[in-house]
Amino acid sequence: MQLNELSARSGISTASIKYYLREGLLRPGEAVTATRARYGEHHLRRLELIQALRQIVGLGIEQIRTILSAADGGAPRLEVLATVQRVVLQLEPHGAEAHDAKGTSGEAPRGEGVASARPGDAVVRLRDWPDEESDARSALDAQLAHMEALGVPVSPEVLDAYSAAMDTIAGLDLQLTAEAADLDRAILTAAVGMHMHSQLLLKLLALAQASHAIRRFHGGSA
Amino acid sequence: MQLNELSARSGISTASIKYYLREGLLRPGEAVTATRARYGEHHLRRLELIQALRQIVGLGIEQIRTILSAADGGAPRLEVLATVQRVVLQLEPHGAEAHDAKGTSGEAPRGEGVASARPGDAVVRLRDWPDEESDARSALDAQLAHMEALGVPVSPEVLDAYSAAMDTIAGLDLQLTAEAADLDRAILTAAVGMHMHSQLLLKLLALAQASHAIRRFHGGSA
DNA sequence: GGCTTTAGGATAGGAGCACTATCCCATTGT
DNA sequence: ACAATGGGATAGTGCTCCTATCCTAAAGCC
Repeated sequence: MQLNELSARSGISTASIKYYLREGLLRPGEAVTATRARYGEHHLRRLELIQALRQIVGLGIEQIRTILSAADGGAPRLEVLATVQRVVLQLEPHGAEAHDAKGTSGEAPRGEGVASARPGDAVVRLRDWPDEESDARSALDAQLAHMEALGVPVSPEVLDAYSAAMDTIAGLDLQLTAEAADLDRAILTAAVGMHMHSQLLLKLLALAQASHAIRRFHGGSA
Repeated sequence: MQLNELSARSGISTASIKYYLREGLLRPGEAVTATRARYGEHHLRRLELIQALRQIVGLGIEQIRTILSAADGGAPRLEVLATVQRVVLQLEPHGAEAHDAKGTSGEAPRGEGVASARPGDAVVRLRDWPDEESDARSALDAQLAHMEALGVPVSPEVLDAYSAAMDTIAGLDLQLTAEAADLDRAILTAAVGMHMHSQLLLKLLALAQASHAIRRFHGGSA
């Protein structure tokens, strides 16, 4: 199919498709002649992926490009998925953290490269997760420290419950992404899945809060 | 203190403060004379709240206004916190959902106002939460249906684990927000807490996924 | 062979958002 | 009295994600 049809089938204007092309999110079609290019099903899937990443997960073009470059660069599946993690967790190396605000207090009670007494240690041991350094690991430590600093501490029990749930889900996710027919679909599953789970949590939290409030003041507002 | 000092102490430019004033996020100072107004500590706290809502939670001005109007409108604390929930969950009545994308399949296997067999029923019963209609409740049902439709289903066990954790946290939150000295701080705790928990989950999920991947392929990339 | 259609590159325009900068004037304090 | 200041009004900026217009050259079609 060519540009026009791709646009019609995807529901995305040719202008936007050209834009994605320019931005390197979508690979150029196979140039049949100098003025005609042919696109395939994978272009369609790619567009769906871009759309989902933008609209559902809320990523920016730059971030999407980071993921898709890895995917198109021939990186192994696991590495691409690691990139997805990094982006969704907003800890892209070159992106850096921009929002430090005025914090609440100093930095945090953890040293620099201190290997002992990291906030996440307990979970890792409890779940018997490999205790090796990773982006996710340091992100976890940072998050726990951050929450501590903001006055929203996390109890070991809660951390336990969270991590148990995550352990289960991670297994399923691995299976889902392994089953995914192509890399694009694996990315979609991974990114959308992560986002959806955190949204789900938010909704459950809200419901739990409402329930507690009702119980405590029985009859209050939702 | 007056504008200048408020700006200096909060680290926010007078221009921005004037902007917030105009947008109705910050209440006008007490007009000492026709050209001089006095601001108090609560203005400072309000600015911190606005800042946190913008930078940490990522809300827009409009959304912040929704919350703060409720707070300034003299609504009872619980109602204001319910508003916070609504906004953070992105289910502001008038905001509506804008992203339906092209979905994945039809709509969802749930009827319209069907009172039976809602996806969230199991959790509610399990946790013994009051089974009354609420924004959070319908948000949960919608989220579960949405995830189902997107091919990211949630198993009962996972839902169980999540809800158990949320039940615990909600209790703590209620306590924290009840303890909060003023409404602004309660809002901050509530909004930041919700956000932080969902971020924490994301990080734990990432770590769990990485761990599973490592275990399965032992020695792969993070 | 000529004429309309089309791809795709270049470039500019536009909408939304969160500010930011400028202007202005009345008051204020010295 | 006169420079300084607060605060209202208004316009502009920077960023992002598109969208619209123009253009050229090749293609297809008769």
